Amino acid sequence: MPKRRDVEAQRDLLSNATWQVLAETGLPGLTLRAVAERAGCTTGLVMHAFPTKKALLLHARDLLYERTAIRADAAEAACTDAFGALVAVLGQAVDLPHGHHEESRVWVGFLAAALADDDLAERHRAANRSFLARIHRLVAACRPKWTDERLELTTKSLVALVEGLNVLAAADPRTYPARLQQEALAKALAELKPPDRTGDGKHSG
Amino acid sequence: MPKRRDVEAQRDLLSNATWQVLAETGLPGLTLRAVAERAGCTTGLVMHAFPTKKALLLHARDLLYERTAIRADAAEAACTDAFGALVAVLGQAVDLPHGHHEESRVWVGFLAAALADDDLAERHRAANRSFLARIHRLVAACRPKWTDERLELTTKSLVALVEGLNVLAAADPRTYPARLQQEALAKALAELKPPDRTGDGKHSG
DNA sequence: CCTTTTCCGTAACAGTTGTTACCGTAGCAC
DNA sequence: GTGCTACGGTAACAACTGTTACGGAAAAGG
Repeated sequence: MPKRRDVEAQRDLLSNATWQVLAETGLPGLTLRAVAERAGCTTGLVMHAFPTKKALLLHARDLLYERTAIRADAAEAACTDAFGALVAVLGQAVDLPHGHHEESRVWVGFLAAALADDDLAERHRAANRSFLARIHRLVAACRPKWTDERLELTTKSLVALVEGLNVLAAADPRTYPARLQQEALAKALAELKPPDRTGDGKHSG
Repeated sequence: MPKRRDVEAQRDLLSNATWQVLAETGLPGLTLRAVAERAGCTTGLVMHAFPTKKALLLHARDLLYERTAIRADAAEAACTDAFGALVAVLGQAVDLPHGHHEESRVWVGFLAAALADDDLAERHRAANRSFLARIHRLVAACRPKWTDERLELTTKSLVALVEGLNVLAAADPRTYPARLQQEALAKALAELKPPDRTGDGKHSG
């Protein structure tokens, strides 16, 4: 009889607004009123869609993780060999030339918030471990004979390099341009590159 | 005639209190009153030592940089060869087993604050470029014949790895323990390691 | 069209923020 | 000891925070 609403759509809208505010004005500027204004509504709707500000942050964090995972899935699915998938997934995590540079700023914002909030920290850890598991799987596919220790070290080194590049680029994009990030990634992946079997004769068997 | 005070000492005290608050309660908890309480005084003294909160943050940021530089100088001076200095400086920047793990949290806090404040961002960039210059110098001493491009790529990769390890360890210390960080660093430095001249015969000349 | 019921903007709330003005007081010169 | 003066604690300020309560409005059913 009365009005109907799509609560989930509202939450996604507000989470997106949260990202934008976080990317533009940083953590101190992340206000319910700022989010509401960015979403084109008032705090009334925000507080009806989420019980509290923390719930909004958690939802926005989860949404960030989900979208990142979907992008990684897509990048991985577009490749046939493990090494190519590794290049695609990590290359997509590193700053892309166009636009979503803001995502690093959002990531740093959530990280800083996580250092002050245990629940957010737990989401952060879960997301990072999920990413680690993905990279670990791909690295293991590239080097099936490596020991677990070596796999773990390589995986965590790669992820640390990627996140470090992102974090540093977020604060100083000119010193860490997209091209350099890709080159740094390529250099780190060199040890996993499959033996070059070019030349005319394909010894495929 | 009247009371005398050591303004510089007060500022250092307050900056230290700022670090502690930042490490414990994160950026949202970084309040003038919290800093004052941590320093054992009231906001009155804080506002007499600094004209504004931003000035306090800038001073605390600068102090962090200075102390980091001093530590790096000491680590570098304790070594004779360039590679050893590189290991010492980077190893000291990476999370040490005991205690000053908090420094990474402080660093992340300042970084997040820098994303919302241009002046803080400028300090951050200056500090990072100074660190980059130091590493660049040491890497160049290890590999004098490398091209500038290769030096730059290696330098920035190393710094990104170190900062990435720090950032990830700050939020998830169990996944990135000190030992793993050191191993990751050692692996990344392998390509710069001087040729092994051990064995009994020292072909020194 | 009218009723009804959910929705959501308005506005107030108490608490906290950075900042300011004020005045008691602690310490040095005499 | 006495007096002076810079120091810094107290308390107020306005602005802003997250959160709450309420009432008008809008849509679906009759």
